[in-house]
Amino acid sequence: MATLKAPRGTRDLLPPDTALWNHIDSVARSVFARYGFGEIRTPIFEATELFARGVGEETDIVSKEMFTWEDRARAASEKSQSLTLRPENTAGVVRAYIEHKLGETGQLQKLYYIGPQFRRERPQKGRYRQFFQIGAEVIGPSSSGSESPVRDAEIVEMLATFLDELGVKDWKLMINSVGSSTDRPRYLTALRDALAPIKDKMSPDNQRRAETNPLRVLDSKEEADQELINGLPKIADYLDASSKSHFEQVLAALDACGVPYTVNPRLVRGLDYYTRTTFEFVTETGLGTQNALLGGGRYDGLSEIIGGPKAPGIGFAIGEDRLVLTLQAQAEAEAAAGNAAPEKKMDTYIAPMGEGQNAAALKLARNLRRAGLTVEIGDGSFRLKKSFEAADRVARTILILGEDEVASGTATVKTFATGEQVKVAFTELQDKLRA
RNA sequence: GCGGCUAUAGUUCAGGGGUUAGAACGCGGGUCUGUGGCACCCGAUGUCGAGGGUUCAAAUCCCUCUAGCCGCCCCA
Repeated sequence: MATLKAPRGTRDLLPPDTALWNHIDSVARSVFARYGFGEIRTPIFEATELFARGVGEETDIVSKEMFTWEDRARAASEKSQSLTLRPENTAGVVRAYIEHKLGETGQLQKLYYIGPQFRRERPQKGRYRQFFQIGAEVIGPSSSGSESPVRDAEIVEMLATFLDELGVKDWKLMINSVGSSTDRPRYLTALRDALAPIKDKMSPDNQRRAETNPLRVLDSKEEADQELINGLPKIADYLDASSKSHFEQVLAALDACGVPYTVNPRLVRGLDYYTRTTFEFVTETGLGTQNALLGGGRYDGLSEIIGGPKAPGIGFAIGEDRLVLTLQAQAEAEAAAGNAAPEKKMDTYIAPMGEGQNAAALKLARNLRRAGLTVEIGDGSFRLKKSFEAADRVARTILILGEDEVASGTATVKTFATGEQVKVAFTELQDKLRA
């Protein structure tokens, strides 16, 4: 029988990699808390309809990438229901916002989430069928200030701080405004009109896009079409006064904070719900073509689309898998340059000399561990040479525990880096071993 | 979903129809009975991704499948 493997596009995360994941999570929680965000946990599956309406029936995500199944009725009185593994988390958060009437509090809601998302795509580096997103949403009634350009700038500035605290070195921020729900249709009409006479001169891909999703022509990488694309109408020229002023205020706030950005008039996003401010942080390190580390934007009409009250909002989703790849690639580059980060080792490794010392060793380990030290423990059957080798791999020091030591209540402690070896009373061990 | 490349030891990889499949690192043991890192010696690595076919003979050639990677599509 063939051995069982993790399904296509999924993977196991193992130590030591999981330490990096945990670090990213904890930096995110720490940064987000300082900006007043609280954690929300929504279900991993939702009614299919939520994504069809929220994300958009015509998007690739909904039309061909969802894991959907029919949950059968259990009784004649019950209906079966179409359920879907969440392909993103914003729709779920907005659904929860509506369901729990968070808008009735009148308060601005600042919510973040960390968790797996699912899309049935062809796997590639930085693209998995189960992938992890760290995201946040700011949402509330207009009276709570949810539409203010300050919110947009705050979110973007928070992301810059997050990436800086994590140590991501070469991120670039791309930002654009895709206009309000009234600007966008006007622009789309103009874009279609402009494409109609020239699209035959474009690549087959772009001819198809011109028909199905004209916005996507804008971020085409097709070299030969660039000149034609540059001549197309710009969304910026179709923003109404309020959208234009909103965007200008966002940029002014970023300028004031010193957050560097590039206005990219061709930045469009694939989810239908985005309005006005959209942004993307990209990096060249560690990612192939999937160079977007995170993306986000404003979604002023989403709540109403899925049956809720008016609740403008803005949010983002970080591709945690991609962040991990980027940080690992950065660490590798550092190591290659001779700047390897020092290994984090445990405080000590207890080497019992002879099986008679095993119980005493475990008792000593218990006390030290309860005092907050990181302690590994060997086995009395090991030869001392083996204990040293095992200890040197995982710990800064080795603590030798033989009959003499147990009898006298002292341990022999050797520090690998210096070669220093001393006898230490059990009672003084925790001070001696603390890094 | 489309096109291409790849799959051999724990890891990184070499090999290329012919007896028993290799290297390095790592791992176990020894030189060395309570003092490691270095050195030397010995040892085990394995359904050669899975299944089928061609052949006297397949890890090697062919087909199918599975998975990964690259590009496209799309996105985080």
